[in-house]
Amino acid sequence: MTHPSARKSVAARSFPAIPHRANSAGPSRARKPAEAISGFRQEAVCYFLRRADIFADLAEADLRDLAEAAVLKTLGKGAYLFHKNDVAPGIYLVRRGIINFHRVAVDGREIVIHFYRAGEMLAEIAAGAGEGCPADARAVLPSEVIVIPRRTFLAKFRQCPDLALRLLTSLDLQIHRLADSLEDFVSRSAATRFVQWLLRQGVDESSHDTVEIHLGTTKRALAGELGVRQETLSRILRELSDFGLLRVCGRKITITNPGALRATLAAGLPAAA
Amino acid sequence: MTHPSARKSVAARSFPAIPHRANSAGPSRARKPAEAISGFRQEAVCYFLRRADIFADLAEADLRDLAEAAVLKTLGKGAYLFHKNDVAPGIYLVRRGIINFHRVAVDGREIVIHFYRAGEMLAEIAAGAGEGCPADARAVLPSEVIVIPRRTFLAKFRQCPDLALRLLTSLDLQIHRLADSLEDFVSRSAATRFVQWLLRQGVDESSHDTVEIHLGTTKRALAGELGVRQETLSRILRELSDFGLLRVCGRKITITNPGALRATLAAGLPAAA
DNA sequence: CGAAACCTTGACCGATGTCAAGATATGTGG
DNA sequence: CCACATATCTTGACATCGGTCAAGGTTTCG
Repeated sequence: MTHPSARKSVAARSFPAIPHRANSAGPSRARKPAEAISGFRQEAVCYFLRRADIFADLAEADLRDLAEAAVLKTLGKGAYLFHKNDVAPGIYLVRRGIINFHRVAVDGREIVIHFYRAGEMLAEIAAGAGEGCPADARAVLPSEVIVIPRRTFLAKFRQCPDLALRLLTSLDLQIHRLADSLEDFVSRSAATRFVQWLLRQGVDESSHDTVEIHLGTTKRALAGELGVRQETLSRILRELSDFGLLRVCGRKITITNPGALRATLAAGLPAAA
Repeated sequence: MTHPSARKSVAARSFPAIPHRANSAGPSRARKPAEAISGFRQEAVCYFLRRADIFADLAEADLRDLAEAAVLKTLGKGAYLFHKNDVAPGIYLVRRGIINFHRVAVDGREIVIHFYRAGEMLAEIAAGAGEGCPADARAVLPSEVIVIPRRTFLAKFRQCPDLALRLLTSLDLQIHRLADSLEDFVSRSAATRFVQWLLRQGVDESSHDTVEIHLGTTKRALAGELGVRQETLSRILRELSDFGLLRVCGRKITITNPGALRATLAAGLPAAA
């Protein structure tokens, strides 16, 4: 599983805002007037890239090289970042918004593989070496994505073999996540999946207070992320709130008792008991 | 999905020539597995490695280095190669047998991610850099696996950056496969999955002759690979043979009309129509 | 304000899993 | 080679989850 906390903080992060202590070069390279491509500053890119695990300890100069080649892509709601079998031009980092990475089944249904949120990376770099992208990617919300061209990236990791290792690790993580999804799907009920999703969304383990969760999208999209129909999600929400485990108000869900909710995972859903 | 032909030839390939005492499981496994390597000829390993895509165009000397560090591991039926969250010692290449790569759900059910057969590689190398293996791996049949230690491997791809790229591609392929599985699971019926599996098992596309397929395992294991219960598989076999699409005889399945079988994929199963 | 998208709820159905009972196959010791 | 034990396979009856269809309520946004 993704580091449970990572997901949360990532989702909550807003760019650019967070001061980066390691980067003492800050003051000397004072903010340049917003210029460059689409008014996007290279420094902001550097700054952003530094946050990604994969670049965490890359040398400043190397990072700058990548940032230089990087391109910012803005996507309107519903716009496609790429399609299945496309040869991706490089790796993507989500700066803002949500990218729905999914397959389309023969019957037209969408199978969501992952919702990439701010701070997450879609490493479709290897795709270029063989087949194309394994799925489609579409913005669920207006989104911004930073693209680092494959060429740049490959060149860079010839110089920094460690970067390749990082990327391998990242792909590995994606494999873990896919295996998790597969397991979820096969062995867990929709309700259980939903509860797990909820608990992943920033519930402080220790706290027993109520927690508010704002799904940043429609319920339909959430249902998609969970791999069920919206009718089913609606029923699950109904049932859980009937049991007093949470309260639903529009697109805000209030978990009234995180402990009890967590308990249902072990005990199974409190089926009319 | 793996190139349909590749899978076939790989499965059919036989790798003679590695001297190995007749595997009376008892005594041979009683000795320390690491020592099995002593009676193992490096050249045979080289020869074998060369077959794997990832090593296809590696320089002879480099390949020899890897072969030198390689270890042969022999697994009895049911023996585990590794468990979930283990830190794998390196990458694995299946030389003989079948390795069931799977998750175990909370309720104890097994969720098969992939059956690795002779010639396939389990690249758990990245795992070491972060988390452990994403799943368990167990020999379905008596199997032999070649292990290349991570250290050796990493060292080597510092010298051959291309090797890293190859590995990335290999992980990418695994991602594709997982995404395929996920899609299969969610959107296709068990019968459809089975037919696809059948057609992948070495059916010559052009030929319209009958084809015999020997499942090298029990039907129960096949059901597991398809993600269904054996009762369900039994019913599927019954139905397909009722429709004259195939004949089942013990562990041998004869496809009487590959064309018609393939047609069912597009047309849907000939449900009592 | 009105259209379009979104959400809820009920009735119904189909695909698979579960349980149970037996049939067949495989292997082992005598 | 037989006989028994064990594992595997088949088949039926039944339960359940989640999908589909339909109808109507609610929110959002131009």
